[in-house]
Amino acid sequence: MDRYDAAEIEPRWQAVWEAERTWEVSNEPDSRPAQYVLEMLPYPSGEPHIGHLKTYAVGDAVAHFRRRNGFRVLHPMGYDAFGLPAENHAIRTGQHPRESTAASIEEFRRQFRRWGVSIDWSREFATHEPSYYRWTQWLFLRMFERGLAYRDQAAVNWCPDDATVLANEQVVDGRCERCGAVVEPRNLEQWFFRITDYADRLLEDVAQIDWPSNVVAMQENWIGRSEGAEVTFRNEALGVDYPVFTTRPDTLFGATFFVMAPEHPDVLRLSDSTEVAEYVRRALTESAEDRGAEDREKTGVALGATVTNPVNGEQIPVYVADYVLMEYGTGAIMAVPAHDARDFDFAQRHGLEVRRVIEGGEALPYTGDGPMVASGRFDGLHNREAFGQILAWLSSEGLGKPTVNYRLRDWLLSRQRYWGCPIPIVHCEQCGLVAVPDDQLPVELPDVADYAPKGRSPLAAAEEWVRTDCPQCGGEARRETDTMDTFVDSSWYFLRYTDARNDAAPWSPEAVAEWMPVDQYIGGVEHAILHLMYARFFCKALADMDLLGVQEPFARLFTQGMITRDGAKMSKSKGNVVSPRDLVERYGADTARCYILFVGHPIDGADWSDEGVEGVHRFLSRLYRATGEAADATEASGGPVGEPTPLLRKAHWAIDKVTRDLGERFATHTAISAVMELVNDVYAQRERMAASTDGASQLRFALATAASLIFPFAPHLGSEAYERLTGRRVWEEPWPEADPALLASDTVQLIVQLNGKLVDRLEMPAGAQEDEQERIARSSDKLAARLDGKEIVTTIVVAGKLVNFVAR
RNA sequence: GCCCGGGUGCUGGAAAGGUAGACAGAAGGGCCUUAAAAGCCCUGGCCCCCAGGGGCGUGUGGGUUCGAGUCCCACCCCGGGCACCA
Repeated sequence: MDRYDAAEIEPRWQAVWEAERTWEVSNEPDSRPAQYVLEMLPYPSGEPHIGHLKTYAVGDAVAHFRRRNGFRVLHPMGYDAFGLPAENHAIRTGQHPRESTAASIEEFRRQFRRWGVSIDWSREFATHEPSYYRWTQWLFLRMFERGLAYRDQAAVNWCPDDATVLANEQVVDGRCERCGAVVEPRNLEQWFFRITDYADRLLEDVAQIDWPSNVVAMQENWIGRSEGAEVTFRNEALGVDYPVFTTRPDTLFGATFFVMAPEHPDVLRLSDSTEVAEYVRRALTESAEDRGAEDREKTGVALGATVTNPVNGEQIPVYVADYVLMEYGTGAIMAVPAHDARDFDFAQRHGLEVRRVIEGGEALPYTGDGPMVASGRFDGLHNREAFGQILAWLSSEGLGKPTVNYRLRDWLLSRQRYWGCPIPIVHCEQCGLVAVPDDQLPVELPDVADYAPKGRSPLAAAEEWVRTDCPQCGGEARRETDTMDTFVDSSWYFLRYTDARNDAAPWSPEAVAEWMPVDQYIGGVEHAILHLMYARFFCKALADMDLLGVQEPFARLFTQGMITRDGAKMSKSKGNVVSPRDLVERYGADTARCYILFVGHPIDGADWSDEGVEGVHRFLSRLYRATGEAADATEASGGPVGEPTPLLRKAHWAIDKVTRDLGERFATHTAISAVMELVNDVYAQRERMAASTDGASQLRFALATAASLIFPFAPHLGSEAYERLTGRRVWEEPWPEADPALLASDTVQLIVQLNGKLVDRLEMPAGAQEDEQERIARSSDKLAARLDGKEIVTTIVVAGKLVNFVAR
């Protein structure tokens, strides 16, 4: 008997798919509805790790399942090729990032093929290819024309190690997301995308998409919309109005002081004391991490100035303190120590008045609701009511208005690095910022000798490249030397797949209309904010420009949990990256894929261990061997014949189970378990089944069904086994349908409970009437023994399932 | 602190409010074999036991219900996200 030899089977089927271009789809509509199944594109660095295997194993199962359910499935692949690791590698070794990236891409491509993933390779591209980034630049220019890409002086997050600016989203705990260095504040001219214009739409449109609630919650938190009021406090000495944002206008009567951020431009106007100047200087040089430290004391200095509280005309003192942030609201706050914990701490420390204006709670600060006190004519009102009334009154007096504030900041996209997409802008003395004309794109990335970061882009050293003519006036001009954040590249790649070889446009309207939106997007939960928010923003902006017909890129999202190693996220710097290569070499791609889908629901994270992989391999071997036996023993024939046996019923049960688990909830682990059960039953019954013609036909059917059902997870073995049993190609077969008649059996188990506890299991005819069911349950010997003279007072009958006797 | 998840055998995990522990792993036993590997079969939550069964069991404490791993309240612990956001 032949052994299951994945190393022989797998390349054979891969060769078939490659030669026949089995997974390629055309953009021409046919009778099958279009479906777009997409996994997040990989960042090619080194070789794929176990997390990649998980992503593409899940995605491939979904793609296969939908194909066999009658859809024409677009399932492409590409590479997110620009980025820091390749550049840092270049700094260390001198190897051009293009070369190391090409080597990584080659390795990724090789392994993806080795895994047998069903990719339409005709649409493959990498984002660092000029034929791709030409269109990234083209899209940037459309943003620029609309004022959605702009340049501004801003306090930015500076990573001293990478010598580049980071987006807010790339700062984690005050440190650089990539290298871990403490981020410093710096004031610089940078490029931004105006994503804040889309804050409300990004928030509202989550209603249109089917995404996991935790990802939606994360995006909502990140956008951080809060409704409140802008209220004006006036400094009489300078005659200047200072608006503040507050979510609690109802506490205005309790405002006993006023605080400005150290960065506020008017701090030094309001005070010329050296103490203030010193405080501001120190605050501005401190790192974001130090300033944001959790248990930091509330420091600050009085400016010696006052502002007028608009609700009661009181003069309240003005302070500068670093607990107020310039980036949020107006950079100044009204402080209500009785009803805000931070203001309370500050007041305690600086001996300031704490005035309660809302009743409730025992101790101050009190942040709950209650009736108003010490608030003039609003006394006695509930604070929620007072909220609106105070606001209305302020509005009528011109002292305030309702406002909405967001935590979301504009997307800072410029990087002072080499290995990225050049920003297609020219700086001209005469004309200012000038767009490179579309017909001169791409602005190609020049070769440079030195990639090392020096606080300005390495591109600045390419003097030949930098010096150019102004496209507008023809005079001397210089190219923009910053490159784009790689998240720009990945914010539209899913559109390019629809029309990857188009060299006249980033895509044709027809191609995008045919495939978009992505029906099922799959990727790691670690991209819940950054990539997913940026891609949504891009789609909305492009839709506003009539370049795209959809508002949302990803109709349905599945986020898989991260695979950790020893409890920590895998990373090269930690040296705990697990490569799937050994696993695949030792057991084959089918085993590796099934194993990673079997250890738990893919939505959950898991700590890596390959204990148990033997069990999955054993299961596939058993399927293979039983298939060999059955195929050798009988000729391929039609379907199963004769009276249905339990094995035939089990096959239909498995069809139903796998279809629901995979189709409804991506429960690959229980789906694979169901096929294991079917194969176990085959082993338990195969000798008896093989003895009769009818039995043999049903045995063969059960095995062909197992092969068919395992195909989305183990495509090579599924194809091999199915062909041996039926002579046909499993991927050309429709997904099997469970026969409802065979899902039900003649008798079903009846559970007998006494006071909710199991006492007996009996057989009863399927479809028994409730009174018959109760009669059968009452006949239980075990029930009689346990009843022991007690009287049955109530009987609960759950049709077709159980009877519970309540006795006392 | 706030917002999401989650706590089930030795382990990964399974259970539309209705049989807790499917399917695997590790373990133990048996068959086959000169032997080993592979394969096949059996046992497998804890305690008691005349092996038929009895008692207890899903982080803790309460509650709803004929019936709770599942729903509600409070608490403890673990993971993720956000955080002087006014």
